Amino acid sequence: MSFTSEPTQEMSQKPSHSPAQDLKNMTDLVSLCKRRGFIFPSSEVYGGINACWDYGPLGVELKRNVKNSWWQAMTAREDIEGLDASILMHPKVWEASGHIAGFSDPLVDCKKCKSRFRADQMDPKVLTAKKCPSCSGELTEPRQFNLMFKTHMGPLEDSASVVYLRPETAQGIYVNFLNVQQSCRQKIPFGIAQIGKAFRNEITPGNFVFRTREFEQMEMQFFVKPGTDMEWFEKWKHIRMQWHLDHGIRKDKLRFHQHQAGELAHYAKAAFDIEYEFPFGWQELEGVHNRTDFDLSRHQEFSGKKLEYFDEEKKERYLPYIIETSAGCDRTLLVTLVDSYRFDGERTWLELHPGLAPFKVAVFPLMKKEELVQYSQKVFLDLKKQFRATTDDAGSIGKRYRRQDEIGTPFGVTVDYETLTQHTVTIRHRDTMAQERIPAENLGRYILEKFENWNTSKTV
RNA sequence: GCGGGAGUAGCUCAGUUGGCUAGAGCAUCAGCCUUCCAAGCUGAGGGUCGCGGGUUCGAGUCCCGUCUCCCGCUCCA
Repeated sequence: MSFTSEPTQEMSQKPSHSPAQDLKNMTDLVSLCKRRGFIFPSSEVYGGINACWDYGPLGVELKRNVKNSWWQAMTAREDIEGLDASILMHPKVWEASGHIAGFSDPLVDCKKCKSRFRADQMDPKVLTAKKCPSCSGELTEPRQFNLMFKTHMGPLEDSASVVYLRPETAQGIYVNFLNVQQSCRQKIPFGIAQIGKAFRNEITPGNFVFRTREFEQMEMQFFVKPGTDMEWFEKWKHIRMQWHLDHGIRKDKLRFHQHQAGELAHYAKAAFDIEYEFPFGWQELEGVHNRTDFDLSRHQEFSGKKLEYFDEEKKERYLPYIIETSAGCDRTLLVTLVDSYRFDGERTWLELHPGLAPFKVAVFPLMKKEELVQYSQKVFLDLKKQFRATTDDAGSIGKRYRRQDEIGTPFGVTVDYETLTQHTVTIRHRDTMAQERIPAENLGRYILEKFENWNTSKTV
C-alpha cells in the first residue's frame, strides 16, 4: 500500500511478503490449471472420464512450447531425422515387440484377503486348488489384463481385423529404420525423433496428467554400431538431463535412477531414468535405455525382412544397437508447472522459463483512461509482432500483474501519463516484481536480451 | 481392482432432526474510484445441489445404482 514507485532509470525492487513456497499438493495446481485455462477434466459436463484431461488455451500453448523445444533440440542436429508414424500398426508389430505377451498378464484375486497374484508366476498346485497363498482364501479364475487398447479395423468386428492403439511410439521408428536411413542417406550413428500419442490401459492412472491412459511421448531412437553403444548411452543420458535443466528445472529436484539387473526391461542392457521430485514423490520423467539390437532383430525375425545396415566405407553389414531417449510430454509439461509454482502467502506465480510461458509479455494502461488505453494498445500491437503477448485493462494495475503472474508471463509493461509525453514505459519482472523505466521503442530489444541471458541470470 | 473419504456457482465451502424463490467469500462482467502491485464503492451474470432411479405431501438432506476425484493397498516396459 505504501509502496510508491519512483520512475527512475534504476531498478526498484518490491519485497515479497514471506519466503516463496513450492507447490505443496497437486490440488492447488489442478485448480489453478482449470481456473486459468491450462488443463480441464475431459468430458466434464458428463461427469468426467477417468484420468483423461483436455488442454485448454494456455495449456496447449505450453505443451506446444515443450514439444517445440524438444523437437528443436533433436532435429537441429544433423544426425537426427524426424518421423510421424501411424498410431495403428500391423498387429504383428506388437507380437515382435513383446507387447502381446508382456502386456497381458493373467491375474487371480483372493476373494478373502483381496491379494492379487500373477497366475503365471504361481505354483500350479496352488492355482488348481484355488487356495490363496497368504490366507488360504478362495481365489478367482485367472483373468487377462491386457494393457493395450484393442479395436477393430473395418466395420466388421471379427478377430481377423483386431488392431491395437500403439502402447509406445518407438515401434513406428524401428520399422521405419531403413526407410529413413535410405531416403535421407544417413550414416550410422544417427537418430530418428518422433512426438506422438500412445495408449496404455494402466491399472492405476492418476496424479493429474502424470499417469494417463492416453499420453504423448517424445522419443528419439539413436542407431549406433555395436560396441559403441555404452559410449552413446552415457552421452545421451547427459544431453537429456541438460535439456530439462535448460528449462530452468531445479537441479536438486532432478536425479538419475539406474535400473538394477532385476528391474531392467526384457529389451534393455542398461537403463537410466531421469526422475523428478513431485509432491507425490520421486517419479520417472524420462527414460534413457540401451535397447541393444533386440527390437531390430525381432522385427527382422517376425517380418522375414533384413533390417541390417551396410557400412559402405568399411564394407561391413550389421544390425545396429539402439539408444533410446523416451520422454513423457505430459509429464514434462507437468514438471514445468510443478517446479515453477510459487506462493508467498498472498501472491501465486509461475517462474516459467520464458521460452515455455504461454505469453511472453502483457501490456497494461496504468488506468482505464482513454488516452492510456489507446497508447497501450499501440504498444501491445507492436510487441505482438515479435512476441506472444496479451493485454488487460480491467481492475487495478496490481490485480492485472497478479493475473499474469499466475500464468507465468515473464514481463508486464505499463503505460502511464509520463509515457504520453516521454514515450517511456515501466517494465516489471514477474519473479522479483522489480521495475525499470525504459523507452517504449526499446521494449522488443530489451525483452530479447533478457531472454537470451535467462538461464545464466537464473542460475546465479 | 480392493478399502476409506468426498462430489452444492469458475474456485473454496456453508446449508441445522427432510420444509419459504439454495447462501457466503473469492473469481468474472459493467460502471465509479485509483499516476504502479489483489482484496474500495455500486450493480449484474452464474447452480434443475455429479448423473439416474426410489421413498415422501415435500429430497441438497434418507435409500439404491452409477460416474468422477482424493488417500492408502495392489500394479507399473
